[in-house]
Amino acid sequence: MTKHELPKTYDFKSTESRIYAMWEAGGYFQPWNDPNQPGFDPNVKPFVISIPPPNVTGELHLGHAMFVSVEDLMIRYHRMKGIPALWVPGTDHAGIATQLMVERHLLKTEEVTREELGREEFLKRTWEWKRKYGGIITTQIRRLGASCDWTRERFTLDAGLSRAVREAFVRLYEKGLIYRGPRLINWSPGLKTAVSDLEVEYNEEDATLYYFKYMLAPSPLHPSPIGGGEGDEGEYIPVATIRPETILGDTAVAVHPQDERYKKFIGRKVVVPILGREIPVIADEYVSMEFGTGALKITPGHDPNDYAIAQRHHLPIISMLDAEAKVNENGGPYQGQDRFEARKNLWADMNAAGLVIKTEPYRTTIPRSQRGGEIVEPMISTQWFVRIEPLARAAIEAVKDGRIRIVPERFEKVYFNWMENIKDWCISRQLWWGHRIPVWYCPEGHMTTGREDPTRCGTCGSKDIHQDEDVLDTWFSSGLWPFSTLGWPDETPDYKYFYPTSYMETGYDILFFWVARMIMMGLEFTGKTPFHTVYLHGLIRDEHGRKMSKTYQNVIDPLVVMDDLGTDALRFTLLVGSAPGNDMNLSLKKVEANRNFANKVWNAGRFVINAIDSLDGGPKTVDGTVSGQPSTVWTLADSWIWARLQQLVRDVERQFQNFQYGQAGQQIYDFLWSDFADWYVEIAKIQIQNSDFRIQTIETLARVFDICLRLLHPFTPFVTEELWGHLRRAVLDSPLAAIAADWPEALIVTRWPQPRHSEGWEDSKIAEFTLIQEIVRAIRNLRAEKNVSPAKRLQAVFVGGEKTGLLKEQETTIAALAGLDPSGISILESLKEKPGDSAVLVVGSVEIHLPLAGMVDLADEKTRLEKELKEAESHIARLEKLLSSDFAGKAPAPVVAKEREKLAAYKETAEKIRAQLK
RNA sequence: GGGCGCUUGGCUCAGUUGGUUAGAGCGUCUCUCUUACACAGAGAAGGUCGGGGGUUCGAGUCCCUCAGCGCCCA
Repeated sequence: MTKHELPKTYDFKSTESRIYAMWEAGGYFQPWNDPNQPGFDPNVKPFVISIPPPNVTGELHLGHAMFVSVEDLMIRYHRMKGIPALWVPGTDHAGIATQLMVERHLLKTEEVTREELGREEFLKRTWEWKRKYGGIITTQIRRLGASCDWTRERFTLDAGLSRAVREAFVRLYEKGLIYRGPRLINWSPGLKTAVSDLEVEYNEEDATLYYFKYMLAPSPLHPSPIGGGEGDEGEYIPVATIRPETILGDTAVAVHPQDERYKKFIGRKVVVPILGREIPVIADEYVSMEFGTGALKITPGHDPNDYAIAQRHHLPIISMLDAEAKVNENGGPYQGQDRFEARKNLWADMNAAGLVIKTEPYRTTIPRSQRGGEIVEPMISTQWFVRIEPLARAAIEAVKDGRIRIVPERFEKVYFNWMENIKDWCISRQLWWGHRIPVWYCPEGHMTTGREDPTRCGTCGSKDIHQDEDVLDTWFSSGLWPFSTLGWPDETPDYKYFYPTSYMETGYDILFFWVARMIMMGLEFTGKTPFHTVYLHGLIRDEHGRKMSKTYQNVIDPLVVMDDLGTDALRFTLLVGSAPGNDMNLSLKKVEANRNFANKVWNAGRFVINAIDSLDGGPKTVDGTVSGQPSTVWTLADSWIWARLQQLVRDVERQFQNFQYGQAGQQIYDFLWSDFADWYVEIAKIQIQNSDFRIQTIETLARVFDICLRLLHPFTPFVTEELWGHLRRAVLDSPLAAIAADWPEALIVTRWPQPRHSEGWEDSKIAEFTLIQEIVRAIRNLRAEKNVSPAKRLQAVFVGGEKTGLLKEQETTIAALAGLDPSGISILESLKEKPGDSAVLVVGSVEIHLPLAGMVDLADEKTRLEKELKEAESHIARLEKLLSSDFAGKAPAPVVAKEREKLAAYKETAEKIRAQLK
């Protein structure tokens, strides 16, 4: 009966929440060096990440699961390195999303709109909503194992962060970097608010191209033929448009100055259909003669390109839509009609008036709101903007000169490209939920801002002032996140110690939205880059690379995955098998495979712990001592697993330095499953039977497994923490207690394994062990081929040559792993006469004769050996050719030597096989 | 139109200083419930790394080019 009995299968359900509670209660998520605590040492450099704040009213999706997995891995790794690690959590108020949610709720439950409720009451309700549901997302993030410091949790609408927003706004305003004015912006008619350029998505869609006639207006030089009763219908310029309703807002028709077709019309007037307004025909190089009809209608009030042309030509700008995208008073008879309704009606009327030429189907890009997907309308509107160019210049510089590194590097180019072509940022939103713009107006129209709410106009002193109705873009506050969460604008202890932060980890899809803006604002307000490294992960798609969406019904809910397969399995899947910045196709099959991995680790742990427990009554060591063991002679397997482990530690460390977390995880997986479980554990079972090796074997199991758990912990924190706890207790309760003397109370705060230089003995031990593995595999292979029952113990004659000593030493191991009869093995240096009725295997320079009475068909054996010979010979030929080429002279010596060794080995093998064939 | 990424066994993907008959998981085939694990063990089949060209002693891995797919920006 063992002391630390563990269930046969890892039960993540009963483990995860318990372990998380233990961590949180233990205070492990807080940095050990804390500027607010006694004994603080300001000279120790911390590692800091600020979380990409999820929407406070959001629910967990795989994007969250991804960033939590990666950031938690980063934090746990640095924490284990002994660095004070701080991960600042928090949420974002998500202006539009939250407001919509609450509006929908109010409409459903109380049948009341926000307008009916009034701003103040609506905000009250929204705060209630936030209080009620705001904890859902953070609870879900905890489920993922996020080791963030919840005592430092922040929300963008907190008093502190709101003060930061206010400070930032005022500073920009005072510097002249914020301005207000009418500009062409993207308007979301459904939400009735402006959205920034970034919030508009352009997709190719089927549309219709409408061709119609812009009739030339009669002039003294060109009297109108219309009404003259003649048959000629008059001169016109053919024009095509996707949005005919915007004809109502046209203020010119533009043609290319060199266009022979239309040159003659330049300077004349055309008549706006139905409305009868006269507008000029202008010449502009922008117009492409080849495209469409070669003539362009100009609607500066509703098209960005037309807006630019209008600026050049000083054309008037007509807005013909209202906030709901209904035609306004400038639309004549169509006033009050919805934009699409007006399109239909106007076109019908134009048709009736004989102005229609034709329509044809057309593929074009349609601007849609990122939220809701409605078609966004470019409109002239008075909004607040940040003059972004000066901020962008500094932000470009920070990446150019290496103060900020973007991983993977290719995104630096994307970043530069965007930054260099940046346009002013529209920061006002016609919403209620958010940071209200801190500007007050008096009846004279003077604007007053300030860090405190003003009581009178700063210009004329009027007490009759009112605050701007709009709120700021949520990203304005997010842009301050890395420092506002730490106390800025105050020079708090946290701010002084933890800022600038270290890594910014997030999806590449918000490089512009968020990362770029944090860099600009960080530099502007703190004078420092808010972080030195940007790590961008890819997006998650379904198993065939399709975007996950409700319509495809291919959405994977991380909560369901965690319920079914465990958090560790999900995390490991997200972390391993995808490269930085690359999208990842996720399938439940993969998660299941990693659930199996967690179970494999669990069971390997079970074996190790049982072995440790078994030590109690058993013999101590040869000389009766446990620790010290000066006389320990490590077995080949002991040495091999240790050498392999050290390789692993070195590799993993290198991968972590290079942000190759996936590779690191894969290597740990391979080591644990293949090297440790498949080979070392199997051999340990044999060594434990031998009192000479018992203690050292169990000690090796414990030490190696301990290091494995540490390496694996940032990937799969729960199963490793749980097992490690059992391991630690088992070790402490055993004669091996000394090895755990410096182990802390929880894995999360153990020390990360330090890579060591190799000591010189490793390569030969690995080579020797590899030979043993090959021998075992060869025998197993033959058994399978010959259908030898697994229970059948075979006799064997080994002819070892110079490996005889090694074989004798490994006799027990080979016998056990290959299913040989230990008493029926003979190991000879050479053999005069080969045994009859037996199969022979040649592994390098070693011959193995397996008497398989009755099972050996001489002809079959001959064929098999000939096949092997042929293979060896082809290698010999290849290598001889290689070594006689320039390769021998030009390749580095070690590489050449390696190939020479191979050649020698193949030659030896070939020779042995030939001897057998005689 | 500009930029970027991807194209490796049936499926999904790794493969970062170029080193020499390419790795994994899933799937497939054969055995085995062997005292950590059938969410397992043992064995096997299966690709020459999208096409073409180049650099090099040597290329999946660097350069050029073409093609298909995807993304970003305009």
